[in-house]
Amino acid sequence: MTKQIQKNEASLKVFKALADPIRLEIIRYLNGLDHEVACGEVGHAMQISKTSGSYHFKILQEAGLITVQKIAREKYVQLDRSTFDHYLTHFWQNI
Amino acid sequence: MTKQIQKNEASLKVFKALADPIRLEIIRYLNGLDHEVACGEVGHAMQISKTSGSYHFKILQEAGLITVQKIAREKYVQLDRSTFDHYLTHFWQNI
DNA sequence: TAAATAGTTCAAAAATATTTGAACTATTTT
DNA sequence: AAAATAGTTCAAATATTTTTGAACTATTTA
Repeated sequence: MTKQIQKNEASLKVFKALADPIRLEIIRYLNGLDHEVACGEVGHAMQISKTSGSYHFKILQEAGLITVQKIAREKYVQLDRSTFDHYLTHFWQNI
Repeated sequence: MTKQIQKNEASLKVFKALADPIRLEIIRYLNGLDHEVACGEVGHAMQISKTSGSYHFKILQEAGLITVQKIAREKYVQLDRSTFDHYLTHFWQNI
């Protein structure tokens, strides 16, 4: 019975979202674009399965690190820089 | 056979170190001090076992988030703010 | 010197995170 | 209408992380 106290603070969610090599790659990819891209395009560039992509994009979204817009059949994603700024750039102010 | 590609970049190590509620607590505790404290004192304040403390301090140290100085029987730790600044505050410059 | 204190190491157990493939919904194209 | 495309959901398999307690080293105190 070692269950961790689930404070589930926003900051923990953000750092957990950043603590994965694929998601860091996705973030770097999106950072080089600065406009919306379809999940599929990103997933293809990362060479991951669509199921895995779906999983990772959900985690990024729930952490608030990306914004998502569904247009027809596709889901377009983009970095939400305000979240990065809040938890990373302004880390000491919000710790 | 799902082993992840171990790029083990420094930034990944840092975010993994931050992705745990106990370690975030430790960081907040140390941030409120700004001078060295013994591991035991911190662990006691966090209400964790010494084994668990030893584990978490090792992860923080290997990520470069704390500096450690052993004096006699005790190990004194302190935040290494330059690492926080590099990976968090200056995130966009180092991504 | 014996006992106490601070911390580490180890392997097993427990908890959590990630991947996989199949089946599914919704939309678009032919 | 059928086939193709984009993405989701689910449960099982796998991988990784964290906790636990016992045994250990090194130092200090009685």
